[in-house]
Amino acid sequence: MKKHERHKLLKQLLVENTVYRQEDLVNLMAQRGIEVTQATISRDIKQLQLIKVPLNDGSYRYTLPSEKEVDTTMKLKKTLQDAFVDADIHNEMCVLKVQPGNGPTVSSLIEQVDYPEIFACISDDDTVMIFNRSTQGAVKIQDKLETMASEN
Amino acid sequence: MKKHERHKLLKQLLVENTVYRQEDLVNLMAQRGIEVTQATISRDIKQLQLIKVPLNDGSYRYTLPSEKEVDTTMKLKKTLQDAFVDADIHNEMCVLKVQPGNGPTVSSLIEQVDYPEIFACISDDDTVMIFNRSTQGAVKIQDKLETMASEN
DNA sequence: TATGAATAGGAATTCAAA
DNA sequence: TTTGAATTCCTATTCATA
Repeated sequence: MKKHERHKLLKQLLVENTVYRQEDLVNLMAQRGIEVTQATISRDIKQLQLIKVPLNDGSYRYTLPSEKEVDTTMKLKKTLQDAFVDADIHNEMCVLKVQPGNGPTVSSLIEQVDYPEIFACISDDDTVMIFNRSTQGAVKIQDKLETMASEN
Repeated sequence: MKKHERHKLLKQLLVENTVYRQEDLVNLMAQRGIEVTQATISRDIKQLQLIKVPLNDGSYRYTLPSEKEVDTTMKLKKTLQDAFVDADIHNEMCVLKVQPGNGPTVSSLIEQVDYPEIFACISDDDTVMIFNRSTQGAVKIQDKLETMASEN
């Protein structure tokens, strides 16, 4: 079985089962005749960016990141790759300059992604003003936006 | 320092710093003169339901769950506690009966929470129809909704 | 490049104590 | 109830191999 197929199966298993540990996935795969080790599952989890979430009931489960979140982040990234002009900070504020017309779209996407560092976000045609909860948060956000705009 | 205060500080540290490991939090706390061990941080993480996320760059970071997500889940829970009547499943479908008038609200909240098991969701005045990606998913969702409606 | 076996490294829990 | 120390358990990585 190819890695890509295994990844698909893995996501399905996560939706259909309650997965407490990576070993659970090893077992679920084994039930389906797929022999893999925990090491492989760990790598798969990293690549699929699956997360281990502490639940209210005191247990931990592995889950998929929400599709919406993934989608929105991708859209933001693509938009920034086209429209990013510059990002600067001052105290807890971050100013993001974008190509004319893109301000509102970028602002809305940023709000949808819902970064914990950000307190509020407002835009006009070519500028997005981001008010962060802290100066360090502003640095992190500036860095994140610049990275999204430039990488691959 | 009381646990509650430490929890607050912890959230703040997460927003302001890049946290790779629980040890990082131990150190950040120490810099602020708060002596705690990894064991305590681990418990804090569990209680605050913080998550360790694999990033694109191949590293892992601890982050806060998004406020929006937490809020929405809380709202859904509260609404269900008031309005839940019954939940039943048939194959991959889950029918949720609610007090008249609550269908659209509940449906919208369910969509906002964005459960990976759910494919689509539609409602009328007192019924929410949930179409899941699998039969097992339907079982999980039914269980989740019933639990939310009844617990504490 | 992908994987398993072994291992290191990190996280959660147990146990004792306050 | 909360915590630290020690320990166990789980996860990530290394190293070898295909």
